[in-house]
Amino acid sequence: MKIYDTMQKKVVPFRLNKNRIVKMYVCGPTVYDSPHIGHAKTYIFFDALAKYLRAQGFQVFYVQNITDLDDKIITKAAQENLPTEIISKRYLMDYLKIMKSLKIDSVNLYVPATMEFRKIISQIKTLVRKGYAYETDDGVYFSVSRFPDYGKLSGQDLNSLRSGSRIDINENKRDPRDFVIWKKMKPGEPYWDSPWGKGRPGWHIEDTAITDAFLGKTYDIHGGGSDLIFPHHEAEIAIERSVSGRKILSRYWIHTGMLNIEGEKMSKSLHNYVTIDEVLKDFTPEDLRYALLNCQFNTQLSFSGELMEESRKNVNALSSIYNKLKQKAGDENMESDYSIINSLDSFLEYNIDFRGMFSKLMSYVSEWNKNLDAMDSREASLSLSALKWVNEFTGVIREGENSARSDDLIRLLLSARKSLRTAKDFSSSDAIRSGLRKLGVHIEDQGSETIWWYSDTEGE
RNA sequence: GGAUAGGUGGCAGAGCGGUCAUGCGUGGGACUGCAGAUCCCAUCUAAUAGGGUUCGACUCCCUACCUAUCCUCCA
Repeated sequence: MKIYDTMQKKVVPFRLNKNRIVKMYVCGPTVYDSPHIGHAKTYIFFDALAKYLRAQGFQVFYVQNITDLDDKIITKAAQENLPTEIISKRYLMDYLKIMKSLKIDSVNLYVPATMEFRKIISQIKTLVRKGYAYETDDGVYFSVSRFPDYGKLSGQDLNSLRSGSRIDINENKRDPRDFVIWKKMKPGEPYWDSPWGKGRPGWHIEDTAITDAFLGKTYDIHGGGSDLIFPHHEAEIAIERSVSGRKILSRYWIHTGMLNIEGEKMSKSLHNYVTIDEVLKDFTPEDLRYALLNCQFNTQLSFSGELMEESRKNVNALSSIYNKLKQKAGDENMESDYSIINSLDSFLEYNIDFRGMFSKLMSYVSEWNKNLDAMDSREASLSLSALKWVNEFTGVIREGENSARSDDLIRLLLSARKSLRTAKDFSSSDAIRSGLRKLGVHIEDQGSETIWWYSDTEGE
């Protein structure tokens, strides 16, 4: 497998240790507001990546942080006149609920930054002791000049950063490039006690404390949106390598391209965002997963209504053939068709190209539709195995299965409907169809057979 | 100004130095009680501009122009 590594700025072979354990870390959200579909793009990709690696036989330990103390949370809390913990807890619950609704369930551990508070303090202490950080009137700063590799990940030149006029002039900093790792409390702000008085940690050191605690001083994959490359990931490298004394923090740096809308990055500050909840009112999680995976992960993707409509069609086509094949396969023992799976996998082997894989998959779907009538149960089962393989990590197929009891009820209704259709009582049979559709059950007549699946959204 | 990606048919978006991407859209047909889905045919004779290399370039090289992201909190 090969993958684009931001540090080396090219597609490189993905090599891992012999025991096939992958330690993976992805920067999670700051919990001060509901996530939008730009966030979804990143988290769905890493969900699919973790599941794909697991399907390939790797043991993936996937950790994500939650930034639950931060200026934005403080601002929000002040606006609502509530304690910061109430705000962060509310949006943490919101975030977890939404992740679940998007079928993102590959993360082994979500770690709120406040949980690793002791580690944060001990890291700052170490940095100060080793001379990498210094205390001022308003906080503790990391001294960038002490870390020559600063700028390597983002391709920034240290000197051009120094003269950068866009960096805030802060009298307390010895060097404008230095970044804060401990902020001393201002009146009215939440605080923790520390050797440097009351205050709170800076953003960058929250992550290094968590990775150090759960993944060690060197791990395999560090991921996040491309907007985190500078300064966040750059700062993480500077902090952790200064603490550990090692040459490498993460073996691979994987960054997802931004989601654009009308030619610009979707973001809170530009007020051009669409929340995940809003999209899920009109589309299924599968539709959104397909839409956001159907691109090169490290390039930008434009969001639009057409994109969602196109995805819905493709998800429908996949779900339709999936359920048709399933019906045809019956109880046939599942063997895997490796010729198909390998041809699909070849797209993932080179830079996890889900889009390329989908385009190949759609060609197979067309083939299967053509040959469906002539297929026997074994052939159907083989084709089905490829779809199951894809769905294992992409999660883009709507399956016609839920609890056994409701499945049985639906089958009962469909057999009644079949009798009505045979008797040409179409008004009654159509009433059953539209009634089921309102309950989120999609049905299609295939000659004398009827296939069905749960569509999640209510019928129009 | 610097860094990183790009500029392909109505849209999204691949690969490849000379042969169908794929999907959506559009037009027509088949099938169907109707929906839906599916299949067939067609549509689009695509490549930011200007040079160069070549028997031949969308694909390689150079130049110009343009777009987005980052250089400030941000997935």
